[in-house]
Amino acid sequence: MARRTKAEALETREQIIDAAERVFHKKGVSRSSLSDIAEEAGVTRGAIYWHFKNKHDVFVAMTERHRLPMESLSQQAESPDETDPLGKLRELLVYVLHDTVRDPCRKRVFEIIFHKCEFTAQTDPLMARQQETYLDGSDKIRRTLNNAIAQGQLPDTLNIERAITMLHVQMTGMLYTWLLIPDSFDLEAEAEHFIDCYLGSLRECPSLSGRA
Amino acid sequence: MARRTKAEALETREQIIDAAERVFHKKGVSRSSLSDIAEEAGVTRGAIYWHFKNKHDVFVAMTERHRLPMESLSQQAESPDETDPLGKLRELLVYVLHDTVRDPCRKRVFEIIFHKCEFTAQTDPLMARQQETYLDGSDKIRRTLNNAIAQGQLPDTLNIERAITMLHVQMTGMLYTWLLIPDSFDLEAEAEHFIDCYLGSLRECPSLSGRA
DNA sequence: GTATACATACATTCAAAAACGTATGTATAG
DNA sequence: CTATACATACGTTTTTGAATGTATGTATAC
Repeated sequence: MARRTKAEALETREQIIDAAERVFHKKGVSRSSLSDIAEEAGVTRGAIYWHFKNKHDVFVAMTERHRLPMESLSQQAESPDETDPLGKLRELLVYVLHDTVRDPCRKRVFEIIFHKCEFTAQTDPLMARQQETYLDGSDKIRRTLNNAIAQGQLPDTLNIERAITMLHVQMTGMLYTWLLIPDSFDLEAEAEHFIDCYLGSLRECPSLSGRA
Repeated sequence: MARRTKAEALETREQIIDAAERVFHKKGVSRSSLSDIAEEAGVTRGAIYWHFKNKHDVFVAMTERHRLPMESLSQQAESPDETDPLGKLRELLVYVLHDTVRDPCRKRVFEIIFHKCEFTAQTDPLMARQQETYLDGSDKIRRTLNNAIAQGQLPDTLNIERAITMLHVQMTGMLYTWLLIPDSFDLEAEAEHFIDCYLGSLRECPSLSGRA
């Protein structure tokens, strides 16, 4: 076979990323060779080298493909004219957790990022990417919490930065733990309780809404 | 050089593990070769193959070395005749977090386990080990929480299993996040607040101490 | 006490595989 | 006709496990 139409070429590219996702998930990123991925995708290594620079480039493409959907999701709660920002936040958080259980594709990607790849030096662009994602997320949460305070849903004495960190910690911890040991707890059933517990402590915990 | 005394051999073994710790931390486990480790340790690969079966065996030895200290630590709070089990638990949790900031060795090992190694199939003995550790930890926490209830420090309506999960999630999430992005928050300063927030929600959060 | 016998603790060398990147071939879309 | 979208073939590097060499510790015989 040889030259395909542009649309078919794009399809091939997607198939390669799909295959990489499965292979990475099965063997871990570092133990996956481009031959493995090519075989899984039904192409040769030549095709991969045509679309991507190397394995790392494939990996980045895989993560990017899940980046945009996540970001567009979180834009609901941070609008200043949302009358129930806390409710929207709750909805969003529960959705992400539930979807992680239900959508095997999302689950696979999360599993790869949490447990099947290695972050090396701070200079690594992957690290920079993670850091960027973290900061972006913090901004969104900060806007949402400020809206919630403005709407009187949260006390204006809330320690916002601590609340932001705590949300990151909660979500990260839940996903990390459940993806590593799925039997440890029933994520789908517990999600709401955990989120409610977090939201409750935003209102009542002295460590979060005390002065300073 | 050749045959050393038993004590010296043990020392060599420790040096190899020390070196592995540093190399793993710098390059990630999969990108570290036994040559790297040997060079760092000032020995040859032959020495490593004498003491260990392969790289994975070195890695396991490294994790085991930090396993026992952690386990002995946690035995204080779960004694049935402790009058302040919750206080002891708080003390222990804060200590682990603080020590992670202060002890560069512990920090390095945590960093390796969280961010610089890959967990593959469920068949991987590493996964089994992680699972085992999780269950052991859960048992200890369960005993402690039961003691706290018996002492009247916590309501007897507490959802213990959910509380256990939540503690795992909190600790894991804090370490994971801070080790990945140290600038995200000041772990040493925030540790107490986070733990207090958790302990507070054990008493007051309806999702944790309601019926069910 | 000392010579002997063997185990130990490595160092060195080697062969084989795996994986990578590149170079080149080729058929077809545009 | 030419750039594209791959497949194929090749050379190189890296790493691994094992095989082998060797000098010394250590226990035992006498």
